[in-house]
Amino acid sequence: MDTSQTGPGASEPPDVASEARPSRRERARAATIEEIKETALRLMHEQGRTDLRFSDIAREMGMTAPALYRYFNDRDELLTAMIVDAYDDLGDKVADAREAVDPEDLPGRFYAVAAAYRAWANRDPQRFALIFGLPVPGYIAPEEGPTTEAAQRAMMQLKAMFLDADQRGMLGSPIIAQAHPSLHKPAKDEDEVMTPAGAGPLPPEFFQACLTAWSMLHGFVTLETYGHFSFIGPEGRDALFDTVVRLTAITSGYPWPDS
Amino acid sequence: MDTSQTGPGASEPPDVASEARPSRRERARAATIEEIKETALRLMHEQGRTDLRFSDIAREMGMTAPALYRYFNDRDELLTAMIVDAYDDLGDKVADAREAVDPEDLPGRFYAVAAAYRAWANRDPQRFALIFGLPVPGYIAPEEGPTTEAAQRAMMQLKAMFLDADQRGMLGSPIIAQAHPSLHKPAKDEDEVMTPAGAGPLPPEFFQACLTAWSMLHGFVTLETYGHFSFIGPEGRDALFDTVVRLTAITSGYPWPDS
DNA sequence: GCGAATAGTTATGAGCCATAACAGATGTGA
DNA sequence: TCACATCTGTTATGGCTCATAACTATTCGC
Repeated sequence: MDTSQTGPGASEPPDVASEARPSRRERARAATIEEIKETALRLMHEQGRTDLRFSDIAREMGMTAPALYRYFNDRDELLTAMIVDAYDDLGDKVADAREAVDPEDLPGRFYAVAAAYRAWANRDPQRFALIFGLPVPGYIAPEEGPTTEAAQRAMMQLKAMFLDADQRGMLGSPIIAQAHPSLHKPAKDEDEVMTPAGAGPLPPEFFQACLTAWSMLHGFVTLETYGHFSFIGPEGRDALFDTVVRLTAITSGYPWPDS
Repeated sequence: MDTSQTGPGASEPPDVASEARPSRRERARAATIEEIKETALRLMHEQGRTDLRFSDIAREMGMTAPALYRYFNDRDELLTAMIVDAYDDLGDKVADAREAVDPEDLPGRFYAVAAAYRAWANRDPQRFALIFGLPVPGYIAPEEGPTTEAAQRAMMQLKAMFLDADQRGMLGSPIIAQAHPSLHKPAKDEDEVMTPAGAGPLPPEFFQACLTAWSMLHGFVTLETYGHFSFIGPEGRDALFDTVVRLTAITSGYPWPDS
């Protein structure tokens, strides 16, 4: 095969915004790539499974399967693209939810973020599995590749909220205030990715609190999404979620109204 | 096909221990089933993936693929068996860890249980994914089938620990003491499954605390197992785990030494 | 308009699930 | 003891998927 084809998801050369106009063909190509991913996502939802059949996607698009190889070198490449999209979408939805709440209302923002995380998972269990499960059994995530970066971008949302509260001087004291030395500086590279520009560093005990908060929230959401809480019914789950969010905020030193 | 064959995993008639001697052939059959499952598990580990190829398993056993259909009607049935085994193994390992610690040392037991849960997941990420992920994309768990029961059996371990502490009058007050009505009685059927014989019911606020505890612990373990904490390094993860366990106990009202 | 790159097609091969048809081994009853 | 039924394995086959090859039509840039 002609492996020198225009790299599928590989994007254009890194010169940021030089090639001003994306040429008619390039736009068509981008549109097709988009359509492929949308079709794949729709099929995931309809079939309730995270594996993809090129033949299904192609048929749905009125094409034949081999044509898809013009856009993605193999199934893993399509999957990687969908994982990156999923991370981005999760990050966007969470950010939207946060910004929809009055910036002064810190508890409101905290709850909104948690609820958005949960809602995203419930609405889109397949995509959630894609990100946070062993997505497709045989799929091997490219080490240090695009999925890792995407993950960190998405998770920055949570850290940002703690940073914001810290800058406002609204952070109390987390229940566990000591933090292990290795959490004192969250590695150089990652820090650049995870810290929004212009913000000072997050004190280590809050970085730790941020990670435990993520654990709590994620634990509930995962268990719920995969049906392990089905035995307590919908209202029970809603109530449990509220409890988890409250508990998360309180234990982290994040501002929360007395009750 | 002759669907009336001796049900593969379907086990013998329900009369408990009547057919005293499992006839030579039945023993051979059981041994083969066991070998199949062991081989499948080994391949999962070696290949790092949760999908199984009958051809691989058979080749590994010096057989041909169609022979496996004498023991499992299809791949899903083998998967279901492996999921049930995984739950049982997880439950066993957690129970062993708990009972290895002095019954008076409640914090020690709590930590041991959490550590066993974590260690099991780290040692066996594929099996963990089998249980707590969307295991194999196309796999559909039999509604209300053996996997559900197995899950509840395994999770009973956690509840049992709270019950024990309660009976010793060692439970403090969880940080969130109110529990939603729907958590007041955890459904009739499930309660029978989840409550060890001879124990009184667990007060609702502790049932709730038990669920949040599970969420916290599970959240950390899931994120760690799937590599989402790789950026903080091994010591960081160990430290974070200790923090999570402490936090879990403290917030649940479970006895924990001051520090 | 012409040549080159692009986007599609059909044809093909290898691998896997699953079933069918058949054959050897094994245990059972007259 | 021997014939029969059952169980356990085999080879043969069909249908489906991923992936590549070889070929064709379209479209873009000059």
